[in-house]
Amino acid sequence: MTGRPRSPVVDEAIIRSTMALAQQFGYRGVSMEAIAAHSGVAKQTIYRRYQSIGEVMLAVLASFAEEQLPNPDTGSLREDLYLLLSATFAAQQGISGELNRGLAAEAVQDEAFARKLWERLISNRREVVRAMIGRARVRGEVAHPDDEFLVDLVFGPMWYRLLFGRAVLDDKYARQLAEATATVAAAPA
Amino acid sequence: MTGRPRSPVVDEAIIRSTMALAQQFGYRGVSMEAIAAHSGVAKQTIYRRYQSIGEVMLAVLASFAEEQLPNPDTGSLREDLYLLLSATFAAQQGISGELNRGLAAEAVQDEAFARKLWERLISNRREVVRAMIGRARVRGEVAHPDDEFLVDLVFGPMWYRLLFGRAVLDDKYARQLAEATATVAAAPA
Amino acid sequence: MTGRPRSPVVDEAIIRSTMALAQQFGYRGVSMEAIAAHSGVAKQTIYRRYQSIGEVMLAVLASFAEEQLPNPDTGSLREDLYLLLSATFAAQQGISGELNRGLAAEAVQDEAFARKLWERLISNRREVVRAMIGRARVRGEVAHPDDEFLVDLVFGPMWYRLLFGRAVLDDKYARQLAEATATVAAAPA
Amino acid sequence: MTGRPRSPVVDEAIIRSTMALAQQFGYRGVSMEAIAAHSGVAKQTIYRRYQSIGEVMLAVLASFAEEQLPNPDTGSLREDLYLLLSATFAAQQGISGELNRGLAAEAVQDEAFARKLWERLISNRREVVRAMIGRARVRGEVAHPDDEFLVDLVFGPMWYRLLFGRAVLDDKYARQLAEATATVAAAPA
DNA sequence: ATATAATCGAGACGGTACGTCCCGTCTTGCA
DNA sequence: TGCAAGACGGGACGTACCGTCTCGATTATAT
Repeated sequence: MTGRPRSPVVDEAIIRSTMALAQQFGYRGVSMEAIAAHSGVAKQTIYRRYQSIGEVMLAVLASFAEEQLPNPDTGSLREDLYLLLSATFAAQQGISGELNRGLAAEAVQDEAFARKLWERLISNRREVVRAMIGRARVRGEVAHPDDEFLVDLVFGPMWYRLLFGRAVLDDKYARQLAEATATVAAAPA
Repeated sequence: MTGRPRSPVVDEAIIRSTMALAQQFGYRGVSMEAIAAHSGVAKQTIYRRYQSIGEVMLAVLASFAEEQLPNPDTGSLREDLYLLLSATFAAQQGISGELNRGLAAEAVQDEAFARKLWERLISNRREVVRAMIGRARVRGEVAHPDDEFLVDLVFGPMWYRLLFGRAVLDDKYARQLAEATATVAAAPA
Repeated sequence: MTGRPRSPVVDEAIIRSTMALAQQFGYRGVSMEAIAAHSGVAKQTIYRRYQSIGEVMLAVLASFAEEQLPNPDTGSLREDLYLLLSATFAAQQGISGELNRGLAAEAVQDEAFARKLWERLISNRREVVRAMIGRARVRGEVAHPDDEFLVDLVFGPMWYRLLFGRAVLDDKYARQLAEATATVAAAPA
Repeated sequence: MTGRPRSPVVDEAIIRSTMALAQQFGYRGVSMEAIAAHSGVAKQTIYRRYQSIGEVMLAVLASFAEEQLPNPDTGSLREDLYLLLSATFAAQQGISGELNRGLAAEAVQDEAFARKLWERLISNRREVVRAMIGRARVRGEVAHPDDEFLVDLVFGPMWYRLLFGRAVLDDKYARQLAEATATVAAAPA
């Protein structure tokens, strides 16, 4: 009834190869075929776990220490947001950024995958911000009634820049964005 | 050296077919092969005009009344932004939104195309907002020193939502965003 | 050393499923995978008994009443051959024919299997004819010196027709073939 | 309206590679994938001309000087048949035999292909024999009423032996078969 | 009764080939 | 030179079977 269990060795091989390929050849160089060839894992075996390269990349991102999202509580929304954004932006450098862009591409093409991405990655990040805002609201720092909107304000510009690869996600930008969001939060609707 | 001139009939056929395909099958159904088959135009002929499907989609968007971007000047930044965003969001419904998502996917995977997209579409939109802010600054409504950041604030959330197809781009959202941006603009750095 | 004995229930399940699949989907529908799925028997379990689908098909044919080969002795080679061929042809209708064609395909592609097929199926059939000829020779009906050749004459045309599915193997053909073989047998080299 | 014509260079490359592969690795070593890899021709390009490896092999056989079937007219059916069979058997040695076996395998699996094979290869060979018998009938050498049956008698044993790879197709066998067929032809039904 | 040992179902696994899709380039003949 | 038609090499897709493997659960005999 049980059958042979899936090998964790294989799991890891897939993840490692995907990372290596993304690093070497960028998101475009990551295909099922390439992962299979690079990892020595049969295509079928990959498809048994993931339905698309996007899902593989999700797994890769998830393997990054479970997204070591900081959740600072400094007593200031501005400061909390800055610390989160600063760390988040830093994580977007290198492969992680490459993978994030890949995920965006996948999401835009596939409704079902978009939902999965949202649930497994985006919503976690949003939850952290939502919590920050909640704490700030208790402290009386927040007058704006719509938390979801504020969260959009925090992450929207990041994806915008990630999308067009136009401008950097640096520390200064993190500070500006934290500042702006805190300002909007403080202002009454 | 001169030879036969390019047929405008062909130009139009390509645009029309691309629109039709995007509408029927989503932007995934838009491939060079599909456009050629649907329009009766030879692939070569399409390649003679455009380097990628992304460029075709750009052309289609451009053909929409030359991006009927409103550039209101109501004397209030909040109001100007609202009118612009409201119109922009409305335009994202239907094919136009589909095409925009296609462009995002293309850009995210192709640095060179991302630049092209920026120059031909994004920067125009940004210029409009920049002008609004400039006028508002003259009126004394703007204290924030960084125009580019403010523009990011205007468009970032839109692409964020477009990207994940999660939430709608409705009138309420336009108002919230205009409001928030005006608030940030008014606040000193 | 002894362990659990092989289950005859499983044996039968394999045979039944193979027959069912051959009947429904033709012999192309008979694969190890399909037999396993249809019968609920594990692939490994099938491989424990048979080395190839060909062998399974052989087993199925063997299970048909141990090849109810008639071995008539009417005192006339012509009549003996006719009765044998008539029965043999009749057996080629339905699944049995399908399986025979499958065996042919397998044999043609696999030297080793061809030998096995020969030993377990073909040589038996030939032996029967060889015996008929022997008896006829005693009676003085046979002048032709080469028994093997005569046997080829009996079975060659059958496989030829089976192979190309072109013409039927009916009673008239059995009579013609018996007649012809008897004639050749009677004639001196 | 015309499009680029199919390249005869490609045609030849496919044929040559198929022959080479059949020679080196036998019929089993001939796959679409292998032909494509060996010839440097894209799979799609092969599929554009042929629907299966079987059809490729038919083309290969056809390329062998259009089956240089001898059609001797010696004034004796026995002699005519012997000369034809002798040449035919000789042609079955080497690749040609390998390909013939491959064709048989394909035919047995695919009704449609079986018809194609019959029309393009088998029926030609039969026609030659039919003509011989016709001439012999005029000369009064033939009493047997069924030409088709006689033709089966000529080719059946050859395929039988080809099928099981059991016995050789040598000159002696050609003589025996010619002899036997002539005998049957001469005998009245 | 309790090892010992093979069987069995389930299903993972590396592999090979399948047939299809689209890419971007090319070669025709006609306009 | 433009253009429709369509061939071409290339690369990836997702699927089907192959034959082997590892599980846990049985089911016998041999202690």
